[in-house]
Amino acid sequence: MLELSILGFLHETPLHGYELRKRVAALTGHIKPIAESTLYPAIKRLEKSGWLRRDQQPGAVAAPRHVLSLTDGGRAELMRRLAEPEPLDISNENRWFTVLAFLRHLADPAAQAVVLRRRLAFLEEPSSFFYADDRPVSAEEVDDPFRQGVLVIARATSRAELDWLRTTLAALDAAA
Amino acid sequence: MLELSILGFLHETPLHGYELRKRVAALTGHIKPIAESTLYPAIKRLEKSGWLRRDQQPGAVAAPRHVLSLTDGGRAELMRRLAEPEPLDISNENRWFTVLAFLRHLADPAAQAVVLRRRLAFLEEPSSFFYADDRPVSAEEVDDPFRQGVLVIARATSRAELDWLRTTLAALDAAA
DNA sequence: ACGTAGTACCTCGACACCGATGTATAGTTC
DNA sequence: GAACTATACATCGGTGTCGAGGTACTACGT
Repeated sequence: MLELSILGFLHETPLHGYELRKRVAALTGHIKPIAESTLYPAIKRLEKSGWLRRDQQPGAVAAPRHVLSLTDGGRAELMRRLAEPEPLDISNENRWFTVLAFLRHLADPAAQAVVLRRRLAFLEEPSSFFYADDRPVSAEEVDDPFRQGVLVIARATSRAELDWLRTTLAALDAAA
Repeated sequence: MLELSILGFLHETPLHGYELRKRVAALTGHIKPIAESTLYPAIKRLEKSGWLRRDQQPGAVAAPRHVLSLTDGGRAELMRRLAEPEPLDISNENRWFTVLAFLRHLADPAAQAVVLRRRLAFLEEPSSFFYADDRPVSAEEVDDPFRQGVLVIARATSRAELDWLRTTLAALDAAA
């Protein structure tokens, strides 16, 4: 997820680590902050895989900057990760939002539609947080007000997203 | 989050690891499955901290079961974790849902209200996924349809949850 | 002159998590 | 009779993440 953000941001424009950190923080930091000691090793990993290049530049105000940019391999890797997200990228809302944040880079409307359809299938699957006798329990059947809340909120999210998915898919299909 | 689920489920009734695993899977497994090799070490950790006790029992159909139950310390720890969730438990939806799933065990309506109010404060904070010139960008200003989706869905969720939080808080305040 | 905040990068130890693999029994399917 | 699924537990190596700490320079207030 962090790696996808890095690849996504660097696809838009070359950045140095410190600026990258601020962009990642703006994107998902309010939900889950990422530590510096997580970002820099992640950059090194991606560099080692040959997905990004590092160019030294004199520091504007402080230490010399390492301007990072995607290699051709890095661009291909980004496209691969966007076109074929892992199951967790589909089921976990935070990861899914990260995919969505960069999905426009996938350019091909048909390929974008494939990804949206995977999320659609996931949301259409009957699933819940609470079960009785292996059957999902609806909000109306729960007496615990907090568990009721979980179901009510999840349902509202699910409906809003299904709406959005269906209209966006219609537009993508029309474009393709 | 996993540890909270374990404490929460064991507060309801003693269980052996395998059954615990199924309950955890039912609660959050469709979003983020947890591996066996994560659960068993987690159980050991909690046991080592003195929060749960292990009683051997002949296996019903297979290997001998280890029936797990909360100690008094474990119950106290659960209450502490429910009453004073970490910041990430408040900001991350999956973690927050886990807190909600067991919040009824906190018994005291005033203490429950304190927790809900922390989530309320988090949701009322102006924050977004996308910024231009350090200002949050609204769905209407974005032209990327996928980023628009993120904002539309997040807004729908936020509204549903704010509604629910306010009515539930009113009920809790009336009860206290 | 001193402290603090911001820029810009880095290392290290600790630890949670995971996939792979192992052990053993019982019931079901082909 | 073999293969598979379910029950029930466990270990182990690899890896991602984090907090704490370190380095070094600039700018600003006092």
